[in-house]
Amino acid sequence: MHPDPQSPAQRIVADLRDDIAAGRLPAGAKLPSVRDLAERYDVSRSTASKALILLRNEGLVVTRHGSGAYVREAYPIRRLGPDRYARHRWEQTSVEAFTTGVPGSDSTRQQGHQTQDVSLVAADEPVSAALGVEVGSSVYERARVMTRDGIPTHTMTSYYLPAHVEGTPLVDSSPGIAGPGGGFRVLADRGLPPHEITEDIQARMPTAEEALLLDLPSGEPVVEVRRVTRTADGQVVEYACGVHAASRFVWSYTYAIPD
Amino acid sequence: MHPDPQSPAQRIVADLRDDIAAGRLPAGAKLPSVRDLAERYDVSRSTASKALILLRNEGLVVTRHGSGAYVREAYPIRRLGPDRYARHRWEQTSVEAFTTGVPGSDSTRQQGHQTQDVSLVAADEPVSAALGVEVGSSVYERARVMTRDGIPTHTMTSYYLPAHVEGTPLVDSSPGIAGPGGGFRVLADRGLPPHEITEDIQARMPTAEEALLLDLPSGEPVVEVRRVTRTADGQVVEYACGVHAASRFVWSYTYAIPD
DNA sequence: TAGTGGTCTAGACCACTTC
DNA sequence: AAGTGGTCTAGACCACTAA
Repeated sequence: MHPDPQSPAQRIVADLRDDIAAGRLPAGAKLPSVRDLAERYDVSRSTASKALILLRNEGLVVTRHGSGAYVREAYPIRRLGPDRYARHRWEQTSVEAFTTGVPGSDSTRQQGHQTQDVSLVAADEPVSAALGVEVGSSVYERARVMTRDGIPTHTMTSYYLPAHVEGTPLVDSSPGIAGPGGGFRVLADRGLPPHEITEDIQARMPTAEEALLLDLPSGEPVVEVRRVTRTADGQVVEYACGVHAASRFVWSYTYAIPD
Repeated sequence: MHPDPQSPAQRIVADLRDDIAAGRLPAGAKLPSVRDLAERYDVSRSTASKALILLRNEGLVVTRHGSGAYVREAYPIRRLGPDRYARHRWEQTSVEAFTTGVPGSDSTRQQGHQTQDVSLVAADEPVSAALGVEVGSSVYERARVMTRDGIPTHTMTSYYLPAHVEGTPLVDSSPGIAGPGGGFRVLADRGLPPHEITEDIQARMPTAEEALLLDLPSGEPVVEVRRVTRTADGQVVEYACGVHAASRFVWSYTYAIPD
């Protein structure tokens, strides 16, 4: 027979979960301290602490060392659809508008920010497969970390064939091209206008580096997006891979049912 | 000054992570036991155990109670694209082919299985918003749990307007309609052929019930897919919400860059 | 039966936050 | 200085697995 239907830690977790779900502990509210819980439930402090860790791993709670445990606030969620690549966002604008250090020209992007790091690297397997070159070939890598309200939200690393971007501001100038449309604009200028995109979407737990880089709360998954961009005649002009904090994004696609 | 750049548990985690990444511990390999680790690193058993829990939460390791800890095997990943809804998969077939208990008629679906549970429920907020009815209205709910090789992979719960499906085998017959195309076929038969789909994709940690239902290893995220299906004239004929074990799926979409 | 992971205790100490 | 979460210990006990 099962002697214990629920362990002490699980009882605490269940109770707090209910309190959160019922709104008795609204978003941002402070949870009882570890020492409080230990006394109330007559368990050791380790057990009470474990309960908080479990709630944290579920994404329901964030802990602030030295301060307390709090019901996690819901972030505003950004909806990502094909529109974010729309031609009008990059076609009619000057390349200079994409340059870092020229802020405010597009107020819709006001809160966004990004760092950038362009270098020539050897293509690994996924990159070479997407761009159609041999493993180890030299390709341009453009690594970015996107920030929103001072908090990193996702990374996006693009790869280009040197023949496509050599001599463009994308890889030559510093501080370089900023904004999501900058790369597309440069490709279009080189006679390689992007036409079609394939996006692969997959979720997983972050690596240790990603958790650090994106400042992820423990228990937050990431969504990896791999994007292949082609011209109208099917030529691949960009491969990009991004890692997104899962709680901040929804991807949305609308399409006709195929035959 | 920081006295400890790395805690004992983190040292163990880092070492094992390296062993896994380097292939010294290949997929399926058994890790050293908690007692082994405790002795080797001269730490308490609790600390060694914690290291395994951290690796499990990263999705790198699975533990089998009483047996040991093992490097997690990579599942075969299923690629989900618009093709899975293709017309030819449901239009030309007889409704009977979708009925549970008539296996093997479509060998490509041989390994798949599903349970089904149809009932009339009150629409909650997301359902009513999608179907365009008031909260609390009666709608048909068709809840399914999909299985692959005996292991549950995802749930899929569809909602229909009673006026659309009343009197059809979708809600009347038992065991009822099976297979992904069954619902579309029935709607088409009623003069409401599905034409367009909008899918919203979001990742998060599972709830306690989901982890149980889908038999998820600790640290496995889920992907929630919400689907709205419309006819050619824009009428919504189905709202569906699925929860998928993240490690078993990739979603793939190809589209032309919009203006 | 021997070995395994899982949970818990009681207490120590540390690092951080808040006042 | 007081209160907080985080980590660790040494040991106990339980539940499960495998031979």
